Amino acid sequence: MIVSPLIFAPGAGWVYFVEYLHFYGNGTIIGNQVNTKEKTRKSRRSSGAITLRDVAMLAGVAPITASRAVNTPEQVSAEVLKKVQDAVQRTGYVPNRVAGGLASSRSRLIAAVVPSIAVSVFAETIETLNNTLFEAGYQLMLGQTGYSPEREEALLEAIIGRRPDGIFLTGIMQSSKGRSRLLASGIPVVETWDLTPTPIDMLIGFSHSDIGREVANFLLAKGRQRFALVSAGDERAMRRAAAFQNTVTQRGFKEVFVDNVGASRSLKSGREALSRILSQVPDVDAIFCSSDLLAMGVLTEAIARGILVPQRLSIIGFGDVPYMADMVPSLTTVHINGRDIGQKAASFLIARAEGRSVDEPIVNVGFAIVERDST
Amino acid sequence: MIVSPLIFAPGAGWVYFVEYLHFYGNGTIIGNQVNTKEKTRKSRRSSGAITLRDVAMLAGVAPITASRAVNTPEQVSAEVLKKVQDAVQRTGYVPNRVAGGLASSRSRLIAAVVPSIAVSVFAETIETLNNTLFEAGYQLMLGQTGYSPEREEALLEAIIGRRPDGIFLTGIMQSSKGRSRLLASGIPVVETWDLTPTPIDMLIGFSHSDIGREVANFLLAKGRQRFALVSAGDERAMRRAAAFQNTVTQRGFKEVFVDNVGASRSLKSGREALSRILSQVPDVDAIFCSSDLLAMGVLTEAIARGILVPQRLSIIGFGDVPYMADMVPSLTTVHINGRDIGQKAASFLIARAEGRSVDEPIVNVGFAIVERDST
DNA sequence: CGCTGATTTGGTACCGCTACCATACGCCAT
DNA sequence: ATGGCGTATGGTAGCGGTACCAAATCAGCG
Repeated sequence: MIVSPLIFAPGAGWVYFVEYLHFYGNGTIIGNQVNTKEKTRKSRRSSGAITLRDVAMLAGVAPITASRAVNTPEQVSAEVLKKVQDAVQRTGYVPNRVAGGLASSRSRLIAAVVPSIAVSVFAETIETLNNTLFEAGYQLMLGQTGYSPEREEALLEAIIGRRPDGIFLTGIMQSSKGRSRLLASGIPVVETWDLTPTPIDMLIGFSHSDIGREVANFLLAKGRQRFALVSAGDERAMRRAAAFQNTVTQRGFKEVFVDNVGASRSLKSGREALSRILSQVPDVDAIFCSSDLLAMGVLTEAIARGILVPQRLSIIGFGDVPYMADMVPSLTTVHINGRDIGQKAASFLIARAEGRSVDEPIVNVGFAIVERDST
Repeated sequence: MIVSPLIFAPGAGWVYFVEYLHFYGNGTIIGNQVNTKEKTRKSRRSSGAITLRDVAMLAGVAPITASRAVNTPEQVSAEVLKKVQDAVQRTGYVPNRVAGGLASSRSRLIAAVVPSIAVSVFAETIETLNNTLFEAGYQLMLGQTGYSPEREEALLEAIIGRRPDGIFLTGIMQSSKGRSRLLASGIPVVETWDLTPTPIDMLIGFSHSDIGREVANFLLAKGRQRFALVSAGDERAMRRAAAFQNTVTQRGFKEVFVDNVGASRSLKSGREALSRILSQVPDVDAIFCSSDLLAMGVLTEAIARGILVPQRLSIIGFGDVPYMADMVPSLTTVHINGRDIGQKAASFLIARAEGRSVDEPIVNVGFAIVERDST
């Protein structure tokens, strides 16, 4: 046992690092990497696993009949059904969906593309999407772009190669190459989290410029006069910011100060942003942040500096992550119904995968400004 | 445009709900659900997509040669390579990995089982796992158990049916049925986030009972005397709690008060937990929470009640989610290197998928107590 | 110039399952 | 008895690739 104090996070204090390395007889491989139950099989290409043919043989029926018993039991007699089910039990047969997918050109796989799952605002959507798909017998394949276009391209290729029955995109596919690729693949696509007059296929989203405008109106109605934005560098946040600025300047107020925090969307960058804003615009009285975490940072810094929220400063976030309501002061924010998006997207994609069509494939789920104590 | 004020979250204030439904000509399906470029093909079973055979024909080589040009270019002449690459470009061919997987029994798919991705402490691990796998040409399939054993069973069946090249489990597979299933499948498995003397295969984790003990020692060393635990109902949290209790009582201090918040692991349940604890144990001076979010809730409630942290009350969390360091006061917590776990798990699984063996398949990554301002 | 071994290319037979069609069988009406 | 029809089962031929083996081509060398 080693216990050694060492500096960990810069400026964050001491760390007591407790580490027991190789505690439980490591080096021992317990699992079976090599399949040993290799029966006398003609071909060495076989994976050696139990196949439908084995089950059929054991049940004394033809493979195709065994297939029916497993997949469409209502098509076989009770007697055959029982024999096959017994054989499945005894062998521990698990159907090979890869082979089934190839034969039927239905993979029962849905791909989801997300900038990052560590961003909690998307996590809820993915969670609901995944759950709904799973209930219907579909599996989710996850791809992260990390907000990088090159990576998105490679990801698209990998996804299409897997021939999923549907593709879920977070955001709109901006690259025209990507759009035509998806179109050419013929795979149902649902774009989300935004609106566009030219979706690839289906669309479930909301208007970012409407949000920018309505948040501005909301703050103006509260009598605020000097505005700042804390914004991550992504395109959607910038559209919210632009609409916010427009609304404010059209109403004759001073230009909005914009602090761009780039790719870092942490609480810390929110704190630093407020420091910068205060040095540039000491009389700021309302700040709109492009994420709740940034807003939390701004709020934290404000409290640390003894600035009264909301009396001297209004703060509003974006996303409404679950704990915003219970902080002190609780945070006003823009609520997006991520679960609804995930749920709707799943049902759209399932419908399409099963050959049904979707009545209204373009849905605006709207948004809500949730007023709490920070404004 | 509808703007109507309506009550949203109970007790959370007013909500201005702004919704533009069916804004962009919905009802119009723009994408092509049906593949129209169906050439004169003998069979109606074909999906109609470009196949390797099409590419080979265009390039004037045999299909198998085209396959080599695509997958192992060093095995073909420069001339053939160019012809095939041209043909790929012109047709927009994307290899069908489902078919390739069936033929080679290598799906290049890795499955990950997580209780929930909305729990941020796992999100980092999954993100790193996914990124590392993607670099190596593998795709991640995500499954969520929602902490439910029945669901876990169904998930396992769905996963094994897809014949992934590896399986990542968050936690130890407890059910013996699940264990034997995984063992029988012959698929490489890495269990994580815990230790056990009997892993299925590979293991990357840390000891929860060590954490409980060391956190107790840490608080005792700070001179704390009256302890409480805020714990979610999951098995790992309960093992941390038990070790904590043991250590404290062995040292002769009063029994630890345990507040079990069950499945709800929100900031709000942390706040409520502190209220309950204070009514039962008014002289409590240290609280260990089973997650950072719960700790944040306890901290929030303490501040709201004017209880001085850390002077009168020490609070310590678990997980070290990114923003804990920058709150005021910053939160002392147990740091788990989730990225390291994800990264190691990926490299283990890739090695196994490629037929290599893993030297030390059982790793204890340890943990660290990060001391900040809340203790 | 012919032989040998290395390198490139091609043919064939699958991977494990399902779509499609054919057959067998039972039942009722004629 | 005969035919027609509906239902249960079986046979065959793929899905789109790759493993494995065979053939062809090329280069080097005595």
